[in-house]
Amino acid sequence: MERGVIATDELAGSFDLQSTVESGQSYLWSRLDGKMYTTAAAHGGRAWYETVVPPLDGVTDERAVVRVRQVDEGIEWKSTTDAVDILTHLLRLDDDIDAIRDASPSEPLIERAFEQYAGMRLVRDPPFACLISFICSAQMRVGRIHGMQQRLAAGFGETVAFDGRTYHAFPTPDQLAARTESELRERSLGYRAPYVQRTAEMVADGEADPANAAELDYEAAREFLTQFVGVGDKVADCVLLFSLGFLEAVPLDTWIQTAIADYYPDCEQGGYAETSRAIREQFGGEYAGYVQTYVFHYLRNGGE
DNA sequence: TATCCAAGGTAAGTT
DNA sequence: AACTTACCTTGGATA
Repeated sequence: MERGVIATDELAGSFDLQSTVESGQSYLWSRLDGKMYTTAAAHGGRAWYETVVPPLDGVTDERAVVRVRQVDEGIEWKSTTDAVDILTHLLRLDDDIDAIRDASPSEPLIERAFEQYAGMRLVRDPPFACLISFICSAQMRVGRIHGMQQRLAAGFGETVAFDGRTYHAFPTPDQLAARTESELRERSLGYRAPYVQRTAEMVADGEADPANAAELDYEAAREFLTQFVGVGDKVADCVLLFSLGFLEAVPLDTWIQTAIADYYPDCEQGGYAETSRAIREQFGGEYAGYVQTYVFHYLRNGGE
């Protein structure tokens, strides 16, 4: 086992681990105390979280188990390998969130959201797992979306040993494509089961790779992702924002639709693409997705 | 205890 | 192209 600490003062801006991994951006992390989405982390936010990381271009060549918690000195980690680059990648520790906050519009709603959840960062999930997670998110609560991903991993993913326990990686496209619709329904995916199976098949067969969207311009990338089954504009925007680094993407989910109706009625333009452009402009353009994530989290937790 | 409802939407079928 | 409707599942609210 390797271990280490990423010192807080090495980061550009602050960091809030719980807000980052429990804000509905990623469904690939788990809390060791099993209380994901249910309570404030024990001991003032010092709960351990863990995930199994697939091979990532330029970051890691093999699967790794990573465990992290936030302590006063910074981000403490334990892993099967050196996890500094992995964590920097997955949790976007290289983002200068003070600069992003400064560049965002000075409006009461936005400022309150940044204030309330200071230190929350966007995530950078592995593309395939992110795509499947958000196909599963349709009409679903966060706790159950998370449960679906857990069951997919437990049932169909490779095992990895770490710290005396057996972990399961998120299934590869081949592994998911090989399952039947009913096997996926048994994991409580409901009507999303055939979407997941067919999308996995598309990736496994080499018909399309979600990671390739990264090379396109924003709106073309969104259009590209909608070729996958079960992926409309909203899910596509989530993958662009939470995996592929399109920080300008603003997923128009129910919470943001409500925010538009209540705070930015002029942005209501009818179609998804038009409304999306308007709210993206309203949220400052380049980092509009960061603003969206803060506002989403703020509103979902009862803020007005 | 039974019933109802909504949850970070999408695909397929109609105008 | 814009508008409707069906779709799995289940925890929590309501009767």
